[in-house]
Amino acid sequence: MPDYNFYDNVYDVVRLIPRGRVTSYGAIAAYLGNKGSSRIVGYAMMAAGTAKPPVPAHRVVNRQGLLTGKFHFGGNTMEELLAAEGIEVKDDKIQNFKQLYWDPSVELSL
DNA sequence: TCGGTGACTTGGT
DNA sequence: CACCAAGCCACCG
Repeated sequence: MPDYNFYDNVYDVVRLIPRGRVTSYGAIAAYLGNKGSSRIVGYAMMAAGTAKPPVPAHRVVNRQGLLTGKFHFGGNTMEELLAAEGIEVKDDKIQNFKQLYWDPSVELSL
């Protein structure tokens, strides 16, 4: 068994997120089998900025569709990236989040 | 081995 | 609707 680091696992899932879609930290944690590790997912995302290949962390938001980690991107970078994918953001919150929501435990389990 | 840390989540006031 | 508190767990030094 490969060195299954939670971080690497998280990165893989995030890279699988289709363009124009978003998911939540908890969903990823749940997909990995560690529902309680939702915080760890966010923590991993912080390091995602230095990870290679780069991880589309801008597609990962909290349960409310709120861009909690936009500040870590450095300003409005996160919002810009989302807008570039056709995702509408207002007040650091994703509109029609319910529609754009992409659940790995559902999409990847097909 | 232990403690600090956090881009979360839920529930209560 | 807004804020506070507690539970949760992997990574790092």
